[in-house]
Amino acid sequence: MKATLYQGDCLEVLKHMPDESVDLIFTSLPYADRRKNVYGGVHPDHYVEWFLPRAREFYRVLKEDGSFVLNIKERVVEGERHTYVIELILALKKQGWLWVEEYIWHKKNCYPGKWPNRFRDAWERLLHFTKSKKFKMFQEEVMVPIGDWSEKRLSKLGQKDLVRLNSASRSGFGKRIANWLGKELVYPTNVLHLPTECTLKGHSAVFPVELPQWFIKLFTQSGDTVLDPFVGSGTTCVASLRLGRNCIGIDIKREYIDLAEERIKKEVGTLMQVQVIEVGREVNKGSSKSSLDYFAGNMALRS
Amino acid sequence: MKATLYQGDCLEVLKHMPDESVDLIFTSLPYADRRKNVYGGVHPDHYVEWFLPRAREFYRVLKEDGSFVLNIKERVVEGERHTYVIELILALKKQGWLWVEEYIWHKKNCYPGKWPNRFRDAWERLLHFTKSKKFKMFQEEVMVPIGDWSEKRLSKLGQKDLVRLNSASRSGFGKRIANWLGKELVYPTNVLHLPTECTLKGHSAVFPVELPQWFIKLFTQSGDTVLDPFVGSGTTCVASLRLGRNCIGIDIKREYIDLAEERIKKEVGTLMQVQVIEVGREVNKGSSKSSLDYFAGNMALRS
DNA sequence: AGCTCTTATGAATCATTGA
DNA sequence: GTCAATGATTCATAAGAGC
Repeated sequence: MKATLYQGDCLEVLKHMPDESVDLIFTSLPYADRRKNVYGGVHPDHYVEWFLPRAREFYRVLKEDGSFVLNIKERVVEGERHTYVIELILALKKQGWLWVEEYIWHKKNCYPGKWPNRFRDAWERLLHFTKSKKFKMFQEEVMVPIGDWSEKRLSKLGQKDLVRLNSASRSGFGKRIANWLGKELVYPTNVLHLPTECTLKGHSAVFPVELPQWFIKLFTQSGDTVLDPFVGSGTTCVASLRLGRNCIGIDIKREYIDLAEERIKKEVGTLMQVQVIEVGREVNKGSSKSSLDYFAGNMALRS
Repeated sequence: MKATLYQGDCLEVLKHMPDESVDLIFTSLPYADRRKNVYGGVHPDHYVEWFLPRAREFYRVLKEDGSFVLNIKERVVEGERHTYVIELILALKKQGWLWVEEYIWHKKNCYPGKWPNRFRDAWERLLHFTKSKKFKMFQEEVMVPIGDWSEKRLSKLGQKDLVRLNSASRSGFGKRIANWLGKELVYPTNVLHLPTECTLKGHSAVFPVELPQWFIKLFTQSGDTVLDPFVGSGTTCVASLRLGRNCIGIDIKREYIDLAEERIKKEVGTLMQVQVIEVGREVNKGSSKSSLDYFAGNMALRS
């Protein structure tokens, strides 16, 4: 198993990666923002044009039977849901992607708040794109244990029981796992119930590790390669390594690469290797020199 | 309270309804289908153009502070999710609608099934459109018991109590539970957990009465008027009447109007009145005569 | 170990204020 | 005016402390 981290804009970094070398791309897009100086701050109105050239690289490096899973949710802009996400779906289809499915991540502990015109937003999209109608999918790997007892309750009971069910099905370490032993396995649905990550000590991950874990189990096998082009704090890499998949993480921010490296090292212990390849900071600042030169010139193995 | 049913294409029927006379439009769109003999069978590729002129009438009859809630889910066509729903959102925005929010209906007991490339579809969209940024919303009406309390309480109750508690809550979306709790209520999120309705025969796309009920409580007051232009078996009307709202139901199929009428009469008993206004069947078959003539000529009070 | 209680926090929005 | 920053609002969860 190998984890490789690149610091740089994935648009540039990916150009040095061979065709059809990745089995799954899982990522959460940088947040669209109206302010320009924020990290990943791309104005919603320009989001699609910003993303498309990167998606083209994703398409190139993804294997023919691979999957691209995009975690995204549109912001509210001036009282309305912005349309950049659904415009993105249409644009990606024009680029050749197949929009196979839209999974829902139900965020059990969503951000609180009260507004006169809407409730708390408790869900995000997980858009599933592929290059081909025949893609790899290992449905048995994410089956959920369920028995007569729970089946009856599922159809009748409310939110609290859904919570309990899914905490049991998360990574197999739910408190009530004893209840599921010996029960029959059933396939899940396209709705995932997971809490958001709220760690006390910094290191705020955007999504819980169970989220990429679920899709990695579903769309890859042991030894496959997972790519996260906006790797952030490295949650996708952690999930990959736990499941015995190689992973490649890219992020434009040096501090995130450092953070991801730290988390990965803590995760894998001594058995696996972690490589960090740095790309000169000039690339990020939009130097006049071609980024290719910087990539070649400033690559350095750190660990 | 008054319930009025019209038989005819809502495009024609609505032309005889005054401007800004409706507080809420709640409907579940006829299923897009490639087969033409199915009810509401509009080909996905022509769905938007079919819907837009009707949506224009919706806009006209809706009050300035009213809401339009559309229950819809795109079909799978040739292995992909079709894009007609997201294209519809963009088209409605061009028509002047504000896309305020997208609620999710999580179908707890969705239909079983297995496909090689996807799981069971357990969710549908509830698209919320308005004419103005300042629309009516009565958030207190749909508050739910606080989670922590409920969790603790439920764990202390026995199995039988759980079932009884829940079946009692189905008629009022947790309101009865709320009464038992007495105090601590919180605002819900934009994810609704409801089972699908399995009892009704002969109607393909059925939603539970709790679904329109929730939005009727949220966006209207007692005495307001609710419109369902594709009323089907009349679930929206039943919900409206239970909550003391007037309702107008339209459907192109005579058998559905009959079914809705039957359900409504059973629901309201003797206190309220039900009117069924028939529009000549020729309208539905695309007669060369103008539908206006038929409407005027064939209107008949049935009960 | 278990169990209860307390507390920090999270890819949020809207209204208001200030430049 | 337009744009940016600040304050008010709000709740499920996990970690940590105490017993």
